[in-house]
Amino acid sequence: MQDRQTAERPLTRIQRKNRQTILEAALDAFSSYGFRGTTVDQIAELAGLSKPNLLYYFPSKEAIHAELLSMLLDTWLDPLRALDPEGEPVAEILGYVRRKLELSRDYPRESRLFANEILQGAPRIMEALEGELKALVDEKAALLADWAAAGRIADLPPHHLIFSIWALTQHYADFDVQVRAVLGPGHDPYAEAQGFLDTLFGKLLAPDQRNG
Amino acid sequence: MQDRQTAERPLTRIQRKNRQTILEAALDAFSSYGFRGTTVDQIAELAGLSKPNLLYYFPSKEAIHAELLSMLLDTWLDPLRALDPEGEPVAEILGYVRRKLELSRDYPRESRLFANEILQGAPRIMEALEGELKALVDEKAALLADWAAAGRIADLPPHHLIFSIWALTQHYADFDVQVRAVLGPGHDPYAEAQGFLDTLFGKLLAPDQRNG
DNA sequence: ATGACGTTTGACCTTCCGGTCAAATACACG
DNA sequence: CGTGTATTTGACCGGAAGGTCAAACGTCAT
Repeated sequence: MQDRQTAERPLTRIQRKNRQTILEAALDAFSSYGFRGTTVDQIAELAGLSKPNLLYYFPSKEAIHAELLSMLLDTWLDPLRALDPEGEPVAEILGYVRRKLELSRDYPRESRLFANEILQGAPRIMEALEGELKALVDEKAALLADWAAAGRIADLPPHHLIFSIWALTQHYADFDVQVRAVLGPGHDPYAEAQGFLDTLFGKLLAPDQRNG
Repeated sequence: MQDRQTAERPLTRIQRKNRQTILEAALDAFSSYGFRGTTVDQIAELAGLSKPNLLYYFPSKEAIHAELLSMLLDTWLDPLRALDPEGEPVAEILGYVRRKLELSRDYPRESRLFANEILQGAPRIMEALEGELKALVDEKAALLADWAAAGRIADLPPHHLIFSIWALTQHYADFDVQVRAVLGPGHDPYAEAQGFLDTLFGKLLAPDQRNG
């Protein structure tokens, strides 16, 4: 494989397959046990490879983790990017809430991986938070502020409005075991959350009755 | 010290002081790096003790962690316990939100320790979640349902209402670095959150206008 | 079929880490 | 002061974990 980095030779069929398998296994492990709590042997076992073989595809445990995080951030921000300035404000925001909740439901491992990273002080993605993430949020916050100024949604601090969407949707993925423990059997947390969050943001965003 | 467990000799002055110091140091470390990410040497260093000395006061790293978690749960549930059936419903709930937010502000390490544990599947406190926690939440959920039935607050799924309070308040402690990265300098997240959450739950809980 | 390159592995190295132990040092109290 | 108990520590142990390496094995294009 010599110098895949600089030579940029295209990936072989086997490389594509094994890198994929490894990332999948690593996501499983990292999201369950955290970075330090996961061992390379564990990932290798999950991926059905020997440890040296795994380290043939990625230079280190760090590198696997980094790759996962960088792939993650994009996916994670997509729903927010899709917030359309031309759309109907309340419908746009409710749509964002729904997409974000679906992300929690369909990709809980990714959500937990991200939560883990932030909890530990975001040592590996602080840069992205202060750059890419902040820029996008600022942009969309400005949009929300415009909508509020136009009386099309309630007047709320836009950044905190966004935080509230993140908090409420990710909670169902990150705190899944607690949610299920408290609800007991016979519940579908995500289905129930769907309705509840729809109501919540519906009431929250309804424009104030203007007097004049 | 021989057999402190069974003999139940009262703790000496030095024992009280050192156990306290160790728990404080361990809270710092565990909440920052997680259980696996924290080493005993690290805790000992923070506490200003040698490793064997630390292990003279606690039998293992596990034991320190367990002690912290069990102390934590009580503190954490107190504000919910304080929800008063005799009080004015909306004021009671807004008071709960405020106390929970203050807990996040004043004890962010505890919040992160808890979040870490849940994220990893709550291996060490699942029992408490399904027992003590569920019982208390069920009791308070019934109270909320009563209030809703009496038309004193909006009709909402009570468990999810409680989840939303947890999610929104703990978010500011657990995702602190993200919140600050996105807001940029010159913000007081907790002060702003205070006002925002007051508005949010005010609107959410306002009883529906009855037609009849 | 063969040579070049891609893939896999067993054995091994080093460091870290949780925990132990015996011996030394402080402390309290009669 | 002296003695029994509490406290502290340096040295050490065994296992786990991240990573390396040389050699063996596949694959594929000519």
